[in-house]
Amino acid sequence: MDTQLKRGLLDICVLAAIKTEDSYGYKIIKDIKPYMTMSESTLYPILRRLEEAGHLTVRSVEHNGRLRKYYHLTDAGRQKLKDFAEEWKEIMEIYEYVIREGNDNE
Amino acid sequence: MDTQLKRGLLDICVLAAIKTEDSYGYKIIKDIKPYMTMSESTLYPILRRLEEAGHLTVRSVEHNGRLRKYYHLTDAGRQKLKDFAEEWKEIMEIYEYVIREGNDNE
DNA sequence: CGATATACTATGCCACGCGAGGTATATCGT
DNA sequence: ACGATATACCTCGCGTGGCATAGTATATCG
Repeated sequence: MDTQLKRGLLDICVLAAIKTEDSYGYKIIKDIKPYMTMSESTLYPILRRLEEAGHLTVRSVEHNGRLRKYYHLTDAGRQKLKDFAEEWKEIMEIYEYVIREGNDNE
Repeated sequence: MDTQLKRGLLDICVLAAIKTEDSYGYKIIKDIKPYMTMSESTLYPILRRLEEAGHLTVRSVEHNGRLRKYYHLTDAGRQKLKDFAEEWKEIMEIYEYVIREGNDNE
């Protein structure tokens, strides 16, 4: 269940979480929870990295006297999601290689 | 192409490479090359970790005056491959979440 | 009135991928 | 004859990155 396999999907999940509409840290974690658990100390560095990479932009909004940061997917971020769909083909080839039954034994 | 996504598949790929018959480091790298590139400094630590975890056993064989280490998949290792097939279902759910078109915009 | 939910941040550990470099033999091209 | 390439193993050390821990601050719920 730890599945470090999922670790390769962390970034892309965050991008997916803000695909439909802008969102903020706490909500992103809740939204993706059905698919994977991500702690805050994992998410926020990812958000900062994605921002630096130009995949999203940040906008601070006052909320209950505190700042809430809304993240918005950029065109580059959207492209990243498309690239991911392409890369997935290679991933599936690896998957099929792995589950392919040995030709003889077992 | 760097695709840290593939990093989650490194271990499992190595196990798959010795699934049909025992193999050794250099050959494993060549065998999985069509699917992913793995450097030696990545593979050998993985092999040691998999051995410590009991997923494979090692046997040294003299070859051209040098030792060649053959790696053999254990039952535990075979189980790991089966577990992987199960975990993959969760991975596919994440994949579908990511590529699912937003309900409204875009 | 303490616990829980909301919401963001900083610090520091440890796992790990991988580049770089080391050793040694065999083979192949020129 | 000799350098390059392939085979085959190994170690060291850097940088990235996931995540536990802990801190700050408000609102709500039992």
